[in-house]
Amino acid sequence: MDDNQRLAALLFPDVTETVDDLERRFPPRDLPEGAKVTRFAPSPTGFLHIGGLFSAFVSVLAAKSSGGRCFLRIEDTDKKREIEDGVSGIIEGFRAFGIAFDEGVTGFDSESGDYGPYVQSRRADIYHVVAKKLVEEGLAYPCFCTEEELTALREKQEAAGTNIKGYFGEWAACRNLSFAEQEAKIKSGAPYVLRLRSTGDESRKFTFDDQIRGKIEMPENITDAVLLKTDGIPTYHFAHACDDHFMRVTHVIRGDEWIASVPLHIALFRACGFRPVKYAHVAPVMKEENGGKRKLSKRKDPEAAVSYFVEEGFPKEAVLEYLLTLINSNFEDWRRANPDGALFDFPFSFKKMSQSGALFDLVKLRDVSKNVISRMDGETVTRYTLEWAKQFDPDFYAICEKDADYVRRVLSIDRGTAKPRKDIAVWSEVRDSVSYLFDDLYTPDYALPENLSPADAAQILRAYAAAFDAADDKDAWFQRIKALCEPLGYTPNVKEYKKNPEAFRGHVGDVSTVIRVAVTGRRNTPDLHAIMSVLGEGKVRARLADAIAYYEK
RNA sequence: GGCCCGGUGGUCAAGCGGUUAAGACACCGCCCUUUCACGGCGGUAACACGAGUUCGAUUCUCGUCCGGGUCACCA
Repeated sequence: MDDNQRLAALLFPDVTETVDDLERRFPPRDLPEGAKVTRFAPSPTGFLHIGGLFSAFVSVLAAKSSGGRCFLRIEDTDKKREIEDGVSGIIEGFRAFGIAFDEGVTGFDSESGDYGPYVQSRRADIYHVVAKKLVEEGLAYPCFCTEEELTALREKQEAAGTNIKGYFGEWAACRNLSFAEQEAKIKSGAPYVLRLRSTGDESRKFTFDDQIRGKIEMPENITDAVLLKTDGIPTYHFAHACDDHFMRVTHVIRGDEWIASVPLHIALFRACGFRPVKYAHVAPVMKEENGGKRKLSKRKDPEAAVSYFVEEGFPKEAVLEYLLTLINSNFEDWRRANPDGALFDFPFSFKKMSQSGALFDLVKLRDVSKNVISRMDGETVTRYTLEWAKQFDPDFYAICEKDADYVRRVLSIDRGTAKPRKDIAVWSEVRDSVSYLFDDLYTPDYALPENLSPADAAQILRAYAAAFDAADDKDAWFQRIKALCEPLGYTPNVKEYKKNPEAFRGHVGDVSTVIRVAVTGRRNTPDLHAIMSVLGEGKVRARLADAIAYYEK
């Protein structure tokens, strides 16, 4: 038994399993050639960031489009940022957007899949097995430096102006402790962390092939990074190597802030004897702020949380489609060619991903959303509207609930046709856009076009009320309005009016507008005939009477 | 400061040695139309800068500038 083995036994007396045992416990996945295994691995902050949704979506897409798998892992190795049940909020966020993982964490205390546990705090045994092996091979050692000593080291390096800062080489006080010294400190109960004994050389460069950015050349890692913290919990770096290896991940998709630590990660995989994974570093979603760009911030930007989009009433499909326009710019072409294609069938490609962060464009999102909603039929729009209202606009929901069929007819106007309406971007707008169809919400504005007086309006409405026949189809309905025109001094022909405006009091558009205002209390609405049909004869006649009374007052 | 990444219209972006430098959103105008929305047509607007390489650079190289990331017992 050499010193390394003695040290390993001293450090990990309870570890009996070996890395080879783990290799057998988590065998390579049985998947077709080229299948990508990906994962999304958030901290349990209870908060799903739009950037998280973005990279999770990419991860799922990459797996799906290659016949692979994508799972959800929770990285709770930082006890300081832990909040109570931080996973439910995240799971809820994904559920709201229809992002489904193939395996991994499924709830506060549940998971599925053969490569778990999928929560890092429950994998301590695994990390310790690997750590023990590293110690046995002399690739890791305990470091007893205190926080103060580390701060002092940092200050010295700052003063000396060393290019590389950190715990390495000559600066690494605990790197070359003798076994006797180590043993004495451990037996005295001194707290320690486990560090990598780096074999890297600053002057040596290596390249890795980022799936999105291509070849990136960097100097090797030379710092003795912390593997296990004082409490025995692994750092992100060490957990990344162990987990992504034993969970048999092929492609790690993560934010580009991780690029700088790739040298360490590669060194870790090598030290552990693992084959390195492939990396795809995605650019963050940005926000504009006085002329500059900055990362969308959880604290400053409400739209950083995916719950914002749920509350605003964006359909989940719209948010995902918008994200897809940022993920692969050829998505919009694909959508035009496949108007009904399922989002997850989109032929995603890493190569087409942008390397720089895109500004999150709410205006564009609204446009995408209008298109998404315009493709839905009245039934679907109704269902989503009710779902949203139930949670975020209970008053409106209560009104709708009284007659769901009426609501469906209302929301089906100009929908499901060749040229569907595109006037709704979010469910929260539905209420205002259809309020005039509900007596409980009806607040008419009887303002008229400038060329008409209240007396003119009353005259038109009296004539129309007399002529109105609820049985008319759309053509007959409009013919009847046209027929009203001439006797009252209006022309049914708009072009004629434009040629010779002096000859008439107005044209059929004015007559229609008066009727529209009387029936709906507003100047702009979808097809009036359809609206009157939905409203029903009784209500139409009542509103005409109300308007007449108003204008004759 | 070291290392790394990026820089095409207001935004998202095609293009990757020779193009009138696509397209989408936004904006403006016109047309269609009983209003609105839709739809159609048209318009304004871009290769950060400077050197190379080349017959020719938005595309290649170098430098500058600008933006971003990272240098923790946080992820």
